[in-house]
Amino acid sequence: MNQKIRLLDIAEALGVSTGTVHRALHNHDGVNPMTKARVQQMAKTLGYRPNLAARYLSSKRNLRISVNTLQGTTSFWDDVRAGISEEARGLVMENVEIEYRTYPRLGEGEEEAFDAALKAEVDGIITFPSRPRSLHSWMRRASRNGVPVVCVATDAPHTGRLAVVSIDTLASGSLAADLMGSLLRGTGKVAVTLSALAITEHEEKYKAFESTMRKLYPQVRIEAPIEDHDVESEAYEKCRKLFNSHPDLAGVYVTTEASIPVLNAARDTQMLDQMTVITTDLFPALVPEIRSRAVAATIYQRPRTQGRMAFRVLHEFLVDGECPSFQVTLAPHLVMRGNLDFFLQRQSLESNAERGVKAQGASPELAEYFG
Amino acid sequence: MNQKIRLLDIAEALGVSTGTVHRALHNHDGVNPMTKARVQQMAKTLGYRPNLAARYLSSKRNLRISVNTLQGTTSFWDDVRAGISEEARGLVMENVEIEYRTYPRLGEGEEEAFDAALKAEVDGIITFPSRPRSLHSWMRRASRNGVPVVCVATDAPHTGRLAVVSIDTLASGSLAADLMGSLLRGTGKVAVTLSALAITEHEEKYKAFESTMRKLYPQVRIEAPIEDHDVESEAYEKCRKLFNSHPDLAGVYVTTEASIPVLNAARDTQMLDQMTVITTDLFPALVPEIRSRAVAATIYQRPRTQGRMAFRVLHEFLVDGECPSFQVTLAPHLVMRGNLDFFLQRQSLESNAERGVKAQGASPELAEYFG
DNA sequence: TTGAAAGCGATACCAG
DNA sequence: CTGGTATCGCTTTCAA
Repeated sequence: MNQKIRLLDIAEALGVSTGTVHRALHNHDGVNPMTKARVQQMAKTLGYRPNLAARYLSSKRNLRISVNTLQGTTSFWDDVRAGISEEARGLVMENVEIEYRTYPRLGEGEEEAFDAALKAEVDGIITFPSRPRSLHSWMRRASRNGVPVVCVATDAPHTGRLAVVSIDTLASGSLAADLMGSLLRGTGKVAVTLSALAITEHEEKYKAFESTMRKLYPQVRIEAPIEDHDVESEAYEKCRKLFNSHPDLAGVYVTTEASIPVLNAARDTQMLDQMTVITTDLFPALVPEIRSRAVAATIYQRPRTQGRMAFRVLHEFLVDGECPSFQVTLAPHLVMRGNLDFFLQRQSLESNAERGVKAQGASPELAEYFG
Repeated sequence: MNQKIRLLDIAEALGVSTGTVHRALHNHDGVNPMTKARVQQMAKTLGYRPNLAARYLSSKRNLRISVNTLQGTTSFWDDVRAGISEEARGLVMENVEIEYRTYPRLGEGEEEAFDAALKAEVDGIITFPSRPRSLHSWMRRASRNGVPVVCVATDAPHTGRLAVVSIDTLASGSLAADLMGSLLRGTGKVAVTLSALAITEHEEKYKAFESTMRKLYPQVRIEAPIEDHDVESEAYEKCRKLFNSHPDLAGVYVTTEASIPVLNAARDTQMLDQMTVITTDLFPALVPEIRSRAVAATIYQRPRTQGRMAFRVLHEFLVDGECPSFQVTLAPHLVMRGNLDFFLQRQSLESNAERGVKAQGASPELAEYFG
């Protein structure tokens, strides 16, 4: 609103030096509590906004952030990490170091990774809270220590986390229901598979699917959800059993990345052709299934974008203390055979983006573009 | 790759001053062509990258960019402009001025707006080339004058434009075809409406729709496309005629924002119920049509994101001379009744974003968040 | 606990 | 045509 207020302006208004003002604003120690209060007050009334250019120029500090994520069985988490590092690379002016701490399975090594990150005194953490319960105390400790934590893919409520970046589960489940309903012409029996109802994300998807279906296609009947606990064999066995006991099943909605075992079970029970299958995520093994129409559509959760946004939010907070948004919710993309190629092409393009863009990008300072 | 090379490094390597290096790299006049060449060569071999922080700090220049777009009959262009200004506001460090030059109708006042922007000596232009032909010479002139031009929504080939930001037309048309085909269970007669086949964007959508349909659902028959030339009454009349002469029509794909007249024609001929209608864009008047399932789905072209990306590309180029990508192609979003609320909610959220985020955003310098 | 001052790297202006 | 230098706002010593 006002003109640009500098450190010097605050200093002069108070008859102190810029050094003092700086220390006061940054809660550095060795400042008289009295003067610190006066400085902070004055900064607020003058509407001080730091000049980031000057900040970067003079500071040689580099940010370190820890990315604690799952190894994963598909490319989902690789893509999330790719999105993070792309966004970090894009920060021309700064040097941000990213430390990846990857754990092999749900909840396995998760706490250790968090511990390690805190011990390493990173400036911020991006994490996938696969077991919010067990992570709870760790996250609270982080926020007490002033280390902001951003959750990706799923939330960890009441943990003091700075922000969460995720796909809108409501939109995902409802879209799946609407599509399934219309493809089935409003009638039939369908099933839903998920990891565990205890996971907020999956529960929300299931509820959204169920309520949308009931509202828009009341004739469609939904069977009790299948919990696979992220174990492929469990998904296969349970589905196989379900299919055998429901030979008239017309559709399945797989809310997790574990769609391959479900497809196999359907194939092995000779029920694939009669079913409309809607899956989640997009990874190599799923491509031929979409091409052959075994899968009618898949709900793409935009892992790269999730990674990018998580990094952006965290970085912005670290850099100027403002969190652009505490909750970033992305719209899922619907991928069908018709637009599959677009996504595949884009995926491969993005992984080559670094070279590609540099190669065809204009040279420094307009020169080449207008040459 | 190497350490950070500064102006001073290349100056010392050549035994000249930083002032000379600066002038040489920026093609300022008053530099011996010989030394200019040596400087530029040295800069390249050392791999010089300007330090943007230092640049912003010392330069008090502010960028001015002109946004030349259509008024529009729906909220599409308002959203594009909103995306641009949001992104501009996000640039904390700089002061970027945006001048909007809006013209009322396709091709009407477009050239005048371009002329005005050039006369005003803006640093860059974002434009919707509604009549690429007539804009051709203007755009070439701009690029000759060193004024980069970014096209939104549709491309203007061979004009020397810096970049284009648009929705993937192929993905749009193919997705519409795949969805239409599966909703019709692979059989029936469908029609497509568009503004004019002469517009690249519409031609591409039509072709993608047509070829995907032929490949995936060969039994579906596509009638000759309807051209409405962006005139609502023409759309209505032509559709009405079409519907009367094809009482068995099972679906319509509207590739433009002019879906309301098409729906009215279908309603007036009592054929709405029997048809699967897929539209384009999302605006208030379309909402009840989606709710009532008159429209099965609409292809959302993400106007805000298009605006944001256009601004980002242009800004990045102006700021460090590199164009991150000459062609930004976005995936369209599919909106059905099931996920409609998500998009509506997001739209209203985004328009309040400025206040909302500031209000709940953390205060400067971590303080409040951890308080 | 505080002040004074030396950078950070690019820009722009004034002398020569 | 070119060199020298003050300047931008903040961070970070080093003295006091």
